Amino acid sequence: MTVGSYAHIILNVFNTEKPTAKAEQTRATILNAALQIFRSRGFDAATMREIADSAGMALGAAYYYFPSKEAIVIAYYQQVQDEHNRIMASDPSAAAPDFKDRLKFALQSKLDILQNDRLLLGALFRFVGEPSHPLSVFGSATSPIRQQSLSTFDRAIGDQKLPAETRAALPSALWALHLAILLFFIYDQTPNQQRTRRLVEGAVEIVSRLVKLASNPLLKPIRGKLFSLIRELDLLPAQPAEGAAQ
Amino acid sequence: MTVGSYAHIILNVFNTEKPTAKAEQTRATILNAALQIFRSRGFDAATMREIADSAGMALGAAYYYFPSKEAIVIAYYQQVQDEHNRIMASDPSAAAPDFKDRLKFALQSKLDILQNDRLLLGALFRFVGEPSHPLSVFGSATSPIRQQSLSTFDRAIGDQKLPAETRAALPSALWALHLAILLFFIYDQTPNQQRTRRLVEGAVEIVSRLVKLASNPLLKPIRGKLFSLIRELDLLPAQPAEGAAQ
DNA sequence: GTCTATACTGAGATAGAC
DNA sequence: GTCTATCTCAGTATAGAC
Repeated sequence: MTVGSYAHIILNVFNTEKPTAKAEQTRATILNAALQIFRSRGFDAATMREIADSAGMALGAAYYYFPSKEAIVIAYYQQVQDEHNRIMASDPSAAAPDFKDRLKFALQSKLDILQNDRLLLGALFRFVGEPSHPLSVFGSATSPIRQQSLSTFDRAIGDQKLPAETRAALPSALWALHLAILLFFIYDQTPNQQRTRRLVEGAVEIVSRLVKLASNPLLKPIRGKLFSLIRELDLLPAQPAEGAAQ
Repeated sequence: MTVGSYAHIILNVFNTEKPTAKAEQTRATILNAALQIFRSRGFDAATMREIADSAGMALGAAYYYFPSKEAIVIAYYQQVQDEHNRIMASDPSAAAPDFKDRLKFALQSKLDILQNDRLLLGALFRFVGEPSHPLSVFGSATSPIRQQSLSTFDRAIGDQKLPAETRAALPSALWALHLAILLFFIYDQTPNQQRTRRLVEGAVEIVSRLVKLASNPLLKPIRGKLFSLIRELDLLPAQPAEGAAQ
């Protein structure tokens, strides 16, 4: 794909026409066929021709619904995020008084969903270094998924008593943390990715302790500096950022 | 490129034959021709044929020296790292008593080098989600550059008085921080990337304060947890990790 | 070991007919 | 919405010159 050829992707993404039921069905067929091939032979080895064949249609049809192979992975990740929202909505630990438990559940359940699709996740990061690409994790096409994820973390924090500034900054910070954990997850070769599971335990512990320390006077100078930094990064909801620094 | 076809890249990377002067020259010619095209029309729009043409040789010659277009960017980044090492070796602030100043200089000088090639950096992150790809920032082919960068940060820390554990963990932590800053840099649209410059100021301030607080008893429980986490991540030099979690 | 010349394959993506 | 035909380009292959 050449630079500057993103117009069709953007058009597709912002196309707000209500799709027909049949179109939805076709789209789902292609997505499912693609996932089956991705899972059996990996993302790179899968070709759009195979995917179209396996879905019982011509190559052009596949491209009518998905502007690129990576776009299929984004659609998959949207499903994952929907699933995560469903799980979090019925979270048995949601009633748990401890923020730590809720955060741990949020992170672990996300890993559970992705456990068998770690290799697919790699494609998600393919455009992370390209600000103008819609499919960047910070890009326009992934914005709805990002927002969904942010509010999921926001709900996990709940009405935990926190200084207002900390409370405001936390969802974005947790979203960034969760991205880093996903990257680690991809690289984790230990059986069942136990190391990533331990990473989650440790990270949750540290986050929870840091948050509790947040109001300690000793940390006041650092806290002030940190929040002015976070404000600078545009990570606060007040100014929703499209990219990390757009 | 299909999965599992990395053998030639690995062979190329680990080829320790001393190249002739002529070969070095040819390699440099191709690299320079490529950089000129990358800079004028961007990475994606550049084709290997153009690069070879512009370097005044056949396509095969370009592929003889660089297994892929991305490999050329890695070679460029190796140059950048060499340049950074040179600058750091003659760092006027090296004699500065304050670790904070040395760290700031290290980060700002890296940005200076890359100031006009931000878009090129995107290609560096293209394989970040693919553990088995040699050209991943955590991959085998980029390992020498990683090591160079680590020791550059190590020297910037110098003989700053620090708890042994903190001292051991710091270079890797700074390397990770510097990667994050580069990513932010790529997305930064402010004039002269002023926002990234401020980010560096803020980050250096926080790192320096945290490091000073490291021995404070209040933070003892967090510190212990943090270091066991870092050990878990294999980020300590004792067990040099190829990937983030290999 | 360093390169030229040329042909070929595979696959992502597009155009335009229907 | 869907299909067929086509384009482009990364990458490979091969044979040979020096």
